[in-house]
Amino acid sequence: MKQAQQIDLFLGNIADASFKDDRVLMEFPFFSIQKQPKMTPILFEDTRVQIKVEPGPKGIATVWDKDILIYLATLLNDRIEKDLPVSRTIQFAAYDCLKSTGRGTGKRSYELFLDALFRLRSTNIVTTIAAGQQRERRGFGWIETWRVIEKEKADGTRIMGAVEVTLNDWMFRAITKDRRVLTINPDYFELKMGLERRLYELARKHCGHQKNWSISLSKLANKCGTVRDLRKFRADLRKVISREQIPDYQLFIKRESQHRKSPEIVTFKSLFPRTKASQNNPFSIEETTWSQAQQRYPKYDIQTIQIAWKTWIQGQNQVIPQNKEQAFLAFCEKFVANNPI
DNA sequence: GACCGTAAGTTTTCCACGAA
DNA sequence: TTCGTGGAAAACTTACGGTC
Repeated sequence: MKQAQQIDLFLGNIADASFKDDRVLMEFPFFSIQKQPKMTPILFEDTRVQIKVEPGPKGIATVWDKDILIYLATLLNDRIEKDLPVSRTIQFAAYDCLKSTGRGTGKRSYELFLDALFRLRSTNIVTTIAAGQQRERRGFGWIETWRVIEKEKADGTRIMGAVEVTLNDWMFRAITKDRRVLTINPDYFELKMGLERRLYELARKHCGHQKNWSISLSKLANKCGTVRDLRKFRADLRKVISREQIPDYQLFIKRESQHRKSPEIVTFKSLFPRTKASQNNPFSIEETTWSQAQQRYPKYDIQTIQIAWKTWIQGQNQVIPQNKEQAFLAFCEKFVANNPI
């Protein structure tokens, strides 16, 4: 009980913070996109690194389980931006996590939340990195430990009071030291299909705010980590395209040439910053300004800087400058100087 | 590529209760 | 009164395999 009270003092919540995701987690198919437990390992290999994701007793952690990691990354990032101390061990209210990620708060939601923690802890990631003559192998789970503090109500029933999660060192460093985070659209949590979520991640990571990004259908299937054959994957993809649910991006499939057997290419078209929301947003900036900022500071996430700019203007109770495009670029310069990577 | 069926999982809805 | 949480049932969605 004493412990639960102590934890309450440190409970975090993300209030108005923008959601953050780890760039590397967005690039590779580390998470299962199916809702049924995935019990077969996921393998990724290139010339330098080999990654194997092995299932725990309840399968490989899913893209829905990943919402907890996004929530934690957002909590940490928010504290960093507010110059508050951060720790690998984070306490938060399950309720806030569920609400923030668009889940329900009924009994079933809490059960699923616990399952997600279990999968994040038990999914085993083994990496092999080759450097010269040496090869280094490391194994870890998405989270190192988790703990749930339950409170007992007067009628004897127990409710979930607080949750404590210790992130693995790799993720913690990625968020706090390497600042390897990207802002994601909150509408991401509305996406029902696993494939939609995966496609949004790829779009955000690879297309970003460029006008277009293209990839062959077979490579895309590989990057999505799908187990479906290419014919089925194509059908699923067409379904996603017709639903038009993916925030900030539009997808198209077409053949490379007129030839019937030429490779199929999937193109992601960025709608940013011209989405409905941004058109009504007084802080939105022109696409050309966005491109300029991206060219000048390729290592930075311009959306993060834009949010910092908005926060700064609002915090100073200032009005939006008349020449907001120039003002934004000037702010970018200061932001980069104050936040070196 | 379109369509269908099925099982399993998820969401929604409504209501209730205790604590603050 | 509001907030945070729990329970139950119905409705809905998804994954996946099969057929044409």
